[in-house]
Amino acid sequence: MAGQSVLTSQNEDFPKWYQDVVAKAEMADNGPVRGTMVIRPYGYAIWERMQSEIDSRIKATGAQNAYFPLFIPESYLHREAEHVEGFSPELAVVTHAGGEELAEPIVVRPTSETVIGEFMAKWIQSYRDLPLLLNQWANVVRWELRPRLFLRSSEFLWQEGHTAHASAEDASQYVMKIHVEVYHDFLETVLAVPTYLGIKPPSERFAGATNTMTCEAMMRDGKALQMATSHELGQNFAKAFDIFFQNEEGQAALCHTTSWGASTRLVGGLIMAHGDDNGLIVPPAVAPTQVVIIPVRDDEEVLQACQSLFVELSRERPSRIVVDKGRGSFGRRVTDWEIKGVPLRVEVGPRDLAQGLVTVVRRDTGEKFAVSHVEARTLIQGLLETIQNDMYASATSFRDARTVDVTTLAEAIEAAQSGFARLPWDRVGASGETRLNAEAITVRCLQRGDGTIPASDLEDGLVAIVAKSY
RNA sequence: CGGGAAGUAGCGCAGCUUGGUUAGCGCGCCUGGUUUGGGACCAGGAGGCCGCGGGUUCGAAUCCCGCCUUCCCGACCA
Repeated sequence: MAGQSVLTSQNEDFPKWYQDVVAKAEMADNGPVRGTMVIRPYGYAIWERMQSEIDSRIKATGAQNAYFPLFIPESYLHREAEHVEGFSPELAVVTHAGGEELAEPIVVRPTSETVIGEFMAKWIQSYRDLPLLLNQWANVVRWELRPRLFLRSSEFLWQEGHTAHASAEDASQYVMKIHVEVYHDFLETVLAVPTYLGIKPPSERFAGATNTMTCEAMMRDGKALQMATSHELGQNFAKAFDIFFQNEEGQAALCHTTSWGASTRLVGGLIMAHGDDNGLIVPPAVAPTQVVIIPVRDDEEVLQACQSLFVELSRERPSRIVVDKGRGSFGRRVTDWEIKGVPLRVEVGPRDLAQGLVTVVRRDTGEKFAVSHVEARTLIQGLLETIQNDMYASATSFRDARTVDVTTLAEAIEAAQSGFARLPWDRVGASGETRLNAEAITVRCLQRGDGTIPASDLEDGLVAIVAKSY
């Protein structure tokens, strides 16, 4: 039976592989209404760990959590011209409630710039009230034509930050801080996913923004996925919602606002950035279960050894280690835990016990270690850190190997069949974008030559990273 | 909305062309037993408005008409 695969292989059919993993790892199910998603306990546990890591980083920048309503008056959306144009096609609108037709339709929030803008206007009086730094964890609804679990669902969970500042410089600096110290740091150190940071070309900008930044990751099929975005909104929303403040000279001035978000799409990104033909590979930092102890046989001596190992290991990482006493064959249980991507597996059987050993197996590399009961504890602690680092390193080398520098659109189109292409932005232009789009390729982001984030798409010498994307 | 495919048990499918007793198979599930070092096996069992509505017929999962839904491929999005 060895080697018989439970999942469709990535090479054979990547989208099918993704669907198989999501189902068999018990991550999520389709909801009854098209495009909706049921997040199952295992998937939600991973999301909760992501939330807590992102939330603490957001708070470290000074922002506070709040909550705004799900229902937004339709008229709010119309106040910012580009915003309404961008979102109209994907709005869910409530026209009836309480058994009657509503005088004004209510939209289910696709994002909260508008309501939050309304209240910022109310709360901000003076420059002393600035910056106003808000964040909310919420669900949002965007009616999708082609939904996929986690990646594109009609309802999804996210955090959306909204801030107001006295000056463009302050807004710009703050949003840059969020982008780098919250998103990029989280992606790198927690999800172990390397990303290209850059700004979106005007064509890909958020509806109503003056500048949009992105973190672009590469999936195992070479396609790009935007893992988080941060927007400078300039004074567009401040104008639309009258977000004024009185400056030190006593004059009325318009605020500069920002918004930034990361969603349950991150879970999809995690799956596709790290998974292999045997299933998920979850980085230790977000793994709900970091270590699973599997008794090879269902006999007293083995179970006792498992239990005592469990007690020892639990001192260091309570609740993130389990003993699988489940029924079924050894092989079956091993496979099930592999699909779920648990970073470390400890096998304990009569053969191990006879030699006073246990077998520790890494999920990411498959490497096995036979160590004594006592050594296991320190080995496991070290291995979890090693796995976290190795996963980042391996994702980085995968991405780098599939990112190529080119100089023509034709070469870029060729390269984007299997990965990312980098080419001078001035070789693309509006007509270039059209040509790329015809091949289902988009400009994912613009960077400076040294890989840093430009202040604007008008800078000289920018490099465009282009790819197919989700 | 344009192009393609499919609706039969929780999931995946066969049966339909050529209508005919009680609608099958694999996985999963339940009971009991033997097992367990990479998806174990045996025996027994539960589970179906055959997508919906109409029609043809002595008789429809099967033929005819209409409708609905889902999935895949193209234009938008975290």
